[in-house]
Amino acid sequence: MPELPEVETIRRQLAQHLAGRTIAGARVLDPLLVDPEDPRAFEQRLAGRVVREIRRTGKYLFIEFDDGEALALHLRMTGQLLWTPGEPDAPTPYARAVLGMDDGSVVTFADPRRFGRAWFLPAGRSARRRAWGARTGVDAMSSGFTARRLGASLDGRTAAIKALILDQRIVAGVGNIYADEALFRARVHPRRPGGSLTQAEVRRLHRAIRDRLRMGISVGGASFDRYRDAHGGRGGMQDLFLVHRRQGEPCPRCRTTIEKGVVAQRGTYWCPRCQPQEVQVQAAC
DNA sequence: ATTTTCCCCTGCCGGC
DNA sequence: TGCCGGCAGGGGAAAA
Repeated sequence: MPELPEVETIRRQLAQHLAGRTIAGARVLDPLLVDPEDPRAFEQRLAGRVVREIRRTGKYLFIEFDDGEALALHLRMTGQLLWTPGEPDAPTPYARAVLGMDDGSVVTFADPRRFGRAWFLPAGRSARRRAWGARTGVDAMSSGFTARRLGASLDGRTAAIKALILDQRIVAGVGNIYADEALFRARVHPRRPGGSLTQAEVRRLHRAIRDRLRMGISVGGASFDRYRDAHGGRGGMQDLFLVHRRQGEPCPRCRTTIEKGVVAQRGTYWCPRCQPQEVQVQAAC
């Protein structure tokens, strides 16, 4: 569920509350969250840590400690990170882990589907830490993600362009929602082979990815279903969807009926007129 | 190497 | 009303 804009929204909120604070105690309620680590040992390693900052790469969050070690978190499909100024009034449904801070505030990791994960990362330059960096490619909102770089990644690839922009090693942070929205804005059919995109299309797609993610961040993410920010609030991006979840409705650009199908094993929405399956060849002369 | 399929979990929704 | 299949925004492993 949470893609880059949703994770970024949570990051900003948590940074406000947690920067400079000390973790008083940690409790892992669901061992699967830290699998294959021992939950008790995990708790002990977190206790007493001082939070320096919260970083994000793609859909990963990193709570960085002052000694260089870090807690890495991934919300996967249904994970939530909820901050409360004190103990929650009522037990948080699907709570999998809880962090108690030195000011009495509490961070709860809740996750009904239990796909979310947490990892404890050793300090700075260790091999294990660097191996982690290689897991995800360049963050979609970072200056390192350029049209040129995107084009190079797509060169010669036959897989559907949607599958490729969902590949976190090519660009980190794009998920199913923003992939559909960006492809629509770029006027590229999701099933087009990645390597078939023209230079102009690659440039449009690069711009569209940034544009849609930026929009998502500005309205606090998309909350059509489970997603909530760190304060339990909803985002507004679901009201700005152009094609995602709008099959049968008119395309906002040309009024043609929006279609739905399956691409890269995921529900996919597009406008058959604005996003033609075949490359449009400009008539010579 | 790349592409495709399967799987991990639980909740929810529509159809019968 | 109740049961059941299908689907859901994630990614990683295994298979092709």
